[in-house]
Amino acid sequence: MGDHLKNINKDQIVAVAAGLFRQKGYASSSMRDIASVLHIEAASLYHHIKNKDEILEIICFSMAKRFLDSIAEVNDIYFNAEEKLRKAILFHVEIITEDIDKSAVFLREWRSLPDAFLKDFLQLRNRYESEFTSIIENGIEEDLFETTDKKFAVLSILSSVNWINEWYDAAGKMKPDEIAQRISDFVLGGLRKKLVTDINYKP
Amino acid sequence: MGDHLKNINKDQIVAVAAGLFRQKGYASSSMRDIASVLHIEAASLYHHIKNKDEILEIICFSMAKRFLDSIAEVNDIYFNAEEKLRKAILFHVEIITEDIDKSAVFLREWRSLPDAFLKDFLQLRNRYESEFTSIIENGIEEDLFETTDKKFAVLSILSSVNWINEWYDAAGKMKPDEIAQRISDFVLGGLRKKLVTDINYKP
DNA sequence: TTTTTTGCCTAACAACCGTTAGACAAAAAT
DNA sequence: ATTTTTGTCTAACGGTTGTTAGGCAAAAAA
Repeated sequence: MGDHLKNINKDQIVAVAAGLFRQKGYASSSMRDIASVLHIEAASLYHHIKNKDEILEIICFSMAKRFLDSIAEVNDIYFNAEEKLRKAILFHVEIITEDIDKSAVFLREWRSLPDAFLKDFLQLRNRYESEFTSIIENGIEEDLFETTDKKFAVLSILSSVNWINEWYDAAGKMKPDEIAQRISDFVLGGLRKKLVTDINYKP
Repeated sequence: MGDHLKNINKDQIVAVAAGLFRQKGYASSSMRDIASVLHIEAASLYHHIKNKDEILEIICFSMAKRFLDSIAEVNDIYFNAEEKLRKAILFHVEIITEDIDKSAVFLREWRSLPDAFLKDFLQLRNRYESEFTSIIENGIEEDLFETTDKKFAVLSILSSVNWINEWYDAAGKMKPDEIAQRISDFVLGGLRKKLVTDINYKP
């Protein structure tokens, strides 16, 4: 082989690309940029992938699958609505913090997906969103949550957990489960019916 | 002049650009794209603006100013922490819904700012964030809010109000002040100390 | 009326883009 | 030992990018 120990595989390309897409955006990251990080030539990438779009598709759809699998797991196992919501938030935070590059691309760069894939992608995102919504609905039925606008509560919750991607620092003090707990406490405070046991007011 | 009634000005260029930047992203919107919407040639744009970056700068910094001015107004006039927070959220929602194109660029495309401007921009964003934080601090001092992690509450609130940009439809039923009220109710539910008057539990 | 300014135009530039074709050596399979 | 496959390379393509130079007619100023 031409030089020293190379031999790149698809996963490496996708991982490097995700890092660049996150930092500079999909459109501003060139195939030559990606190749250069891997110390190969741009043309060599095409031995592993079909084209640039395919990289974005892999990232967006693999992350979508991860999120959907996690919420399916929650719905299978946990029964109490509050417990479900807490677990769903925890899984979500874990997925995001586990791979901030790919999750950043999933959250921000999906707009650059080719039209044909955009439709499918948004469908998956909506399915995830509606799984969250039905957890809230459960909570209302169980008389645990306030009957606020469901769709609205879901959007607030999801935006909060997604925003983590912007500030999470793996080297920082806050660990994923601690983040998830604080978010859960905060949003459940806004959802939960106010009971006598909630009173901690000491005049 | 060459053709029919043209005579473009800087504001029109910025407005059109904002629309394109929102839809396709900064990097994927070319000067020729912008010009074409205005029915002029790309080269003609340079009679009004210095370069492509300048358009992004104008959008990002004018929006930043708008947000900072609004929170300054809140801090000048309103006294009660809850009242302040409600008003700050209302202004924020109004600014976003008033110009979704520019606010989308402000929220998403700032990463493409030239390095020299990026620093200043993030400074402004941080200042806005800390103004919000001090409102929460006020609320804690006034014994109105729970002493949760302040920074955390602010990030949750801001992410919720910013997310509006993704789904707000000017033609839809929900008006800005209604949106602001629901968000406020939700986040204040998570912040407010639980008092006897909050109990609406009827067994 | 003459001069100056304004606002657009055409043409072109060098740089960069994603992608393909074809060569070639190392590794693997036969 | 020979053939096939794999993973890279160089070179080049047609197209797009931001931007500049210079021209020219309409409008404004003198």
